[in-house]
Amino acid sequence: MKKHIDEELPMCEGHEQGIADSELERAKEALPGEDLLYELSDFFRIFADPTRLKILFTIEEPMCVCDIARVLGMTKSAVSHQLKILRQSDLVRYRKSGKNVFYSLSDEHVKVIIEYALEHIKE
Amino acid sequence: MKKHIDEELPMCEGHEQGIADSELERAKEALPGEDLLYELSDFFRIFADPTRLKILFTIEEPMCVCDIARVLGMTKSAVSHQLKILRQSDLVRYRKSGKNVFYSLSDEHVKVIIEYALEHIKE
DNA sequence: CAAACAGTTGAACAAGTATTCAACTATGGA
DNA sequence: TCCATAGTTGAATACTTGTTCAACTGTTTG
Repeated sequence: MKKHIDEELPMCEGHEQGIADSELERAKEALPGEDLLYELSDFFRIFADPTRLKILFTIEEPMCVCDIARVLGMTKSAVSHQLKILRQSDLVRYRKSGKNVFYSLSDEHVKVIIEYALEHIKE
Repeated sequence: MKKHIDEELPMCEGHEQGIADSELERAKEALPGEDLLYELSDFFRIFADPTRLKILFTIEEPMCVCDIARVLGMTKSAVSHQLKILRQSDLVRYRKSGKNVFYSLSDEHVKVIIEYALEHIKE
């Protein structure tokens, strides 16, 4: 997604216009650290896919993979791949029961953040 | 990103295991509409990029493109491309002043949602 | 044990996307 | 007017990513 080039500084060194160097430095230091910014964008990226959102809405009631796939009209494989991503982000829990694996939301935090975004969209 | 295939239903039609058809149908109808789900994922995708997040943090104080680029250590072109996306999502305002274009946040909503996500990450 | 089903996984493919580069517009100063 | 700077834009490129397909594990039932 990115081309990470850690050499090479940008243009605009003359800056006849714009703010002073001191203010610029202050703005630079006010930014969250690089690691946190990547965590943050990774977090949002989880929700940036309709299938994962559908899954999250669906498993407000705990449900097995096969049923999630039926509700969504998708293959078990596709659903399982997305569940893996949700698992790795700790957004879902799972519980094995015989042949089935039941998935559910990790906590209420997830619902809240989605509800909030929904409000923003509806405005 | 997606392969939209609107034909072809998934497997699992036998469903010896799993929930009943009636419950399945209910779960299907409880899902938000397709359009809303796409709006929602599009909304989250805006925040799913470190550069755009940096820009949003930076322009809590209104700032021109050139200075944003200097703060971020990126080219004006790269920044301008991302600003276009933020503009199209109505997340930023801009004001022309001579040769410069000053960008700022559209509203507090943006800050709140990012802060909320930050809290979730820090836990 | 064998068959059937639930679920996972890796490779391949198609589609999406962030940055770079070059060309362009427009504004202000000499 | 001429030139430097601010900013935008489209094409090209490299990288990311969601779904499919096929193969696999593990569990239950006959």
